[in-house]
Amino acid sequence: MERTSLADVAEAAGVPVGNIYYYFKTKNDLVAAAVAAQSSESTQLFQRLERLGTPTERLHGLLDVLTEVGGSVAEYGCPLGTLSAELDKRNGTTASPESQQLLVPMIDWAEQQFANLACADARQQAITLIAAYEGAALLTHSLRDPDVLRSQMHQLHLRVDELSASLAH
Amino acid sequence: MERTSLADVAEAAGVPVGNIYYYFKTKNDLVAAAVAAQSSESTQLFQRLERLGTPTERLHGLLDVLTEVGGSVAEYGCPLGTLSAELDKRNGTTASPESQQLLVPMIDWAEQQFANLACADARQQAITLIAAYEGAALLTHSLRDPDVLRSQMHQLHLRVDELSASLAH
DNA sequence: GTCTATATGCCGATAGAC
DNA sequence: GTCTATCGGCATATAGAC
Repeated sequence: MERTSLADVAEAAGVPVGNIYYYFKTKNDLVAAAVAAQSSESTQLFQRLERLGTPTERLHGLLDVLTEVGGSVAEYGCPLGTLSAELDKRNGTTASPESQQLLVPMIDWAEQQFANLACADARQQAITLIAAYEGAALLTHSLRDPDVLRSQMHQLHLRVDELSASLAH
Repeated sequence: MERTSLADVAEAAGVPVGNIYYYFKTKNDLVAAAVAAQSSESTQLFQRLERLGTPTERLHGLLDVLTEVGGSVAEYGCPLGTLSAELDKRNGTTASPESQQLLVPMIDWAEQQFANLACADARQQAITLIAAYEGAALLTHSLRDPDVLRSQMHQLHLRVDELSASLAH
């Protein structure tokens, strides 16, 4: 984003540069729209996962979706993680509201699933899960090795199963 | 870095802008020097940790050091993680050698500790550990909440102990 | 070695023809 | 609504006095 000029955007969109300003007053507005789009996509994903029967299945479903895009993660990094990291640097040391639109909903959603499993520390488990994914995505991108993400996601599946089993008895 | 102009660097260093070019031919050279400095600092840390008696103690030592800087992580993010992420975006989709100077040595060092514990999947464990830390640092920064890092690091201490105990019997 | 002045180029943003 | 031309500013980088 910081390295993406409006000329790049215009070229990718196949329109002249100045045209962008008819739709977005400033570059910040465009960024905000992109963030909102990402956020909306996440929301739709959560709604789709909601159709799965059990919280355990829903968590596995999330992990599956996050694993599917492993190739692009190796090349470009996790969209949520990289976007968040960049937005976090824009507003000095104060939290940026845009950034929190991305990761917080996913944490909240995961927390809800763990809570439905009668997990005592649902918030903790949710943060651990998302952090493990984002960290794995960071290493995957840095090493340009999709296998890193695959193996880490496999371990996360196992962890979810273990926790789910220990809470079920 | 991408948002840090040479004017910023000059101001922080208390020297005029043009002066920087006497020491560094280009901004890239300056960045490379900064990366090398970070890399060297990590190496020194590993050497200090090497003095601890057991691999388990050394791993705990690493986690302690990473936890100590929690406040700055909440404000600025993990230096290694943010630097790596930014360097990763500079050279298109091919792996940047500079970026790998930062995280790979830490993974390698952790792998060595796990291997000394007679851990079968030492590399996997090392990647899991560093990924968990980097992910926790990312969330900590995004949420501007040092407690996130603290609690996650606490869990990592427990995991190291569990693994160490299961391998010791 | 240190500093000032300046060249060069890209980026975000605007004005206005069509 | 779409496009061209252009402004103002900032960033990297250089030239050259001291």
